[in-house]
Amino acid sequence: MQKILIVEDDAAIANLIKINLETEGYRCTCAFDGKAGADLIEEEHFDLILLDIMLPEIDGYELLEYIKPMGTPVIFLTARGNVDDRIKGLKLGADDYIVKPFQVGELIARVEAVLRRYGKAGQKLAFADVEIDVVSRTVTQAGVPVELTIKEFDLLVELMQNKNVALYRERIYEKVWGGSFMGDTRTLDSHIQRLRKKLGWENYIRTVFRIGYRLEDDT
Amino acid sequence: MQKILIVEDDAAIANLIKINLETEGYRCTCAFDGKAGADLIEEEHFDLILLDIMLPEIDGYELLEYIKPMGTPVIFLTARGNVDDRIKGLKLGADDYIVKPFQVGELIARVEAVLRRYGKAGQKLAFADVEIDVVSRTVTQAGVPVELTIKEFDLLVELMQNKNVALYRERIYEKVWGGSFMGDTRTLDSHIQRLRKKLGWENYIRTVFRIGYRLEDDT
DNA sequence: GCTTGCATGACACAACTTTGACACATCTAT
DNA sequence: ATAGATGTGTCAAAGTTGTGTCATGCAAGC
Repeated sequence: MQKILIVEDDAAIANLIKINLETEGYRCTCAFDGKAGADLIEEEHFDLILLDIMLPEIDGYELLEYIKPMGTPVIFLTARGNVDDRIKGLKLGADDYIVKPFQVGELIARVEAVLRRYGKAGQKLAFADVEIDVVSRTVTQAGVPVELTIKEFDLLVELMQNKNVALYRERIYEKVWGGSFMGDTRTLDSHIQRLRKKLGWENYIRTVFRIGYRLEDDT
Repeated sequence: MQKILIVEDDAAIANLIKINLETEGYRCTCAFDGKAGADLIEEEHFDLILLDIMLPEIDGYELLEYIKPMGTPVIFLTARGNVDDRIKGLKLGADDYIVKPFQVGELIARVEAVLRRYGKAGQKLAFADVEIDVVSRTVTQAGVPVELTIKEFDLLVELMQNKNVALYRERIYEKVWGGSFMGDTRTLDSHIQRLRKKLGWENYIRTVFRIGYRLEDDT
C-alpha cells in the first residue's frame, strides 16, 4: 500500500483529497504548513507528495528543494491561471501539477500516472491474499515476498488474468510455454503442483477433470 | 541534441511547435497523420513524441499503444475542455498533456520536464544513499564521491531510471552498449558485479533469474 | 456397486541453464 | 610506458525444469 503526503493549508481541500485517495486504496497523511510537512518527511517515507505552493512557514518551492534529493515524486497544487507558478514548479523538478479546483478523476489519474512513472505502481494483479506486480515481476502473499521461478510466475499471471475461468491445458501450455502443446507429459501438472505448494493454494487452484485448471474464488 | 517528433494534422500548429522547440535547441520532425508518424517512429529513434489525439488514418490513442512498448516518452496534445481525453491519455501511459491553445513557455517547460524525468536532460537521480548527477556524470554515496567508469555509470543510470522494474538483460545491453545483444558472454554480468562491489549493493541489485536484474527498494 | 481406463497428484532426480567469481588479454588514453 | 577500463573465457555453484514412476482419484459403463 502506497503512502501519500498532502501538504496543503486549506484543511477542506486537504481532506477532500485525502478522502478520495483513500477510497482508491492509498494511505494519506496531511500537513497544514510547510514546517509540519518537512517534519513528516523527515520522520517517515512517502511514495508521493502533493504539495501546495502557497503555504505558511515554508513555501512550496523551498520544500521542493528539500524533497528533491530524496527522490520522492512531487505533484504541485496550484491555483487556476498561475501559469508562472506551474512553469517554475516544473523547472524546479516537480513531476506534475494539478490546477485547483480540480476534478477528482483527474487527480487520481495524475497520481497514478506519476506513481506508474516511478515504477512504484506497476500493473498489479490481486487474488485472495496474493498480489503480483507484473512490471517488477514480484509476488507478495499477505505482504510477504514470495519467490517464484519464471514458469511459475507466468503460470500464475495466466491464472490470475482468468479468475473463475476453466482454462484448457492446451491453452495454458501454449500461453506459458509458447510452443504448441505436446500430449502426455507431466510438465504442466508439475508446475501447477509447485505453485499450489508455494502459495498453499490447494483449494484455490482447482483441477477441472479432463479440461484443465481454474483459479476459483469460493470453497 | 535531442530529437522530437511532432504528430499533428494542423500544419500551422505543427510548425509553430517546431519553430519554438528548434529555437530551444531541439531537432524536430513533423508528421501530419498517424500513418506517417508510425512510419517515422519505425525508421528512426526519437527522444520525445508530441502526439495530437485527433488524427487522420490512425488516431493518437492507437499510435500511443504502438509507441509505449518502445519506452519513448509521449506528450499528448488535446483540445481545451476535453477532460476525458486527458484522463484517458494519462491512463494509457502518456507522460503529460498540453491543452491547445497553449502558451509557448508552458510547452517548453513541459517538454523539458518530461525529458528531465527520463534522465535525458540533466537531472539528479537518487536511490538509497546514492545520488547521481547525469549532467556532470558524478556519483556520490552518503555524500562521498564514488569513481565509476563509463559503462558502470551508464548501467547505474539505466537501473536507477527503472527502480523496481525487472529489466531484461537484452534491454539493458541494448540501452547501455547500443548494439544488439549477443548471447552468451559474461560482459553484462561482470559489470553488474563490479557495480555491486563498488557500491556495496549486493542486496539492492537483485538478479531475476533467467530475466535480468532489478534495482529494488525493500528487503 | 464394482470394475476399468484414464487423468492427475506426489515426488524424486538428473539434465540443463544461468549466474557468480575470477583471471587475463586487449584496448585506450595519458 | 603505464594504469585503468573493458570484454571474454573458464570453472564452480546455484537454480530451474522436464520427465518418469507410482499412487490416488474420477467418470462411465456394466
